[in-house]
Amino acid sequence: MQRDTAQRRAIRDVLLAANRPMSPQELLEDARSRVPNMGIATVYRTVKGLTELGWLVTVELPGEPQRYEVSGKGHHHHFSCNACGRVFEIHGCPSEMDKMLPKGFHMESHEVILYGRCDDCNQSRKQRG
Amino acid sequence: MQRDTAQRRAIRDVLLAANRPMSPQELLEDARSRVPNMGIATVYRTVKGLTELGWLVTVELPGEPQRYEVSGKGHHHHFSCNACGRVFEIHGCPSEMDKMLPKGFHMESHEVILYGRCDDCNQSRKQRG
DNA sequence: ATCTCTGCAAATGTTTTGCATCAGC
DNA sequence: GCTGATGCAAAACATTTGCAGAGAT
Repeated sequence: MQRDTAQRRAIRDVLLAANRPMSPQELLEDARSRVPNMGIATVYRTVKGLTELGWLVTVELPGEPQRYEVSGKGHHHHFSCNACGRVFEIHGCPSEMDKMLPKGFHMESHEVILYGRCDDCNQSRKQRG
Repeated sequence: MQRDTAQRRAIRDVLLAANRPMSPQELLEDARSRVPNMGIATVYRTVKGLTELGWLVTVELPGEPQRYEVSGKGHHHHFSCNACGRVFEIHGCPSEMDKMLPKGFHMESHEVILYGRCDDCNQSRKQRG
């Protein structure tokens, strides 16, 4: 990750503009509006490199491809829209999770994912009636 | 899923004995002690069939292969051991998750996954000192 | 005996890698 | 011009499917 290429700039710009975790496929589609011939391999190589640099962190949701988001946002969780498939950041954290632990188990971290409909998808449902 | 074959019996028995969600690979390894030549395709076909019958439900954890567990256990979540990689059922549910929702978002379901060390792995750490 | 189920191997879909060429420095 | 980065295509890996033969009924 030494050179500042058009492809890398495109991927960084797309991620900063979207402000939500994106999959390699989503990234490729958006980045191609800036660098039309970009290959998927470049996306994978770039997000891997940016993750090793600490500029990105991976976001893994059950049963879905790995996503990437800009790092440095502190502890947070995600909301996955059942209608449009996009994933959003959410803040806050449920408490009392340690009460769920079986005896002898020790918790080191946790993951919370909420599913439902995002604001955009709720709006368009209302508009349609 | 009409015939009662040795392969299907093996897979059902392994799942009932383990009492935790298992991946196709785990299932194959355990089931081969009963049916040595079992193929991985049979495992995939069987868990798919048992899921359609409602006898199994899928358990998907971020970044990990799909697991299967015996159904009918009611609402619960999972604990993934960072040491041995096994996944366990946990009961109870954090509250106040709706407070994490951004404006306009509507929650339909949720997923909670705790990570840490299971009882077995904590015990063996203690024994070693 | 019939027809489903199985094991193998080939196909699929996703991510990774090899390599000749391109382009940032 | 040197050498890292890219695009393409092939490889790797997990899961699914096609098919001939095995086995449950």
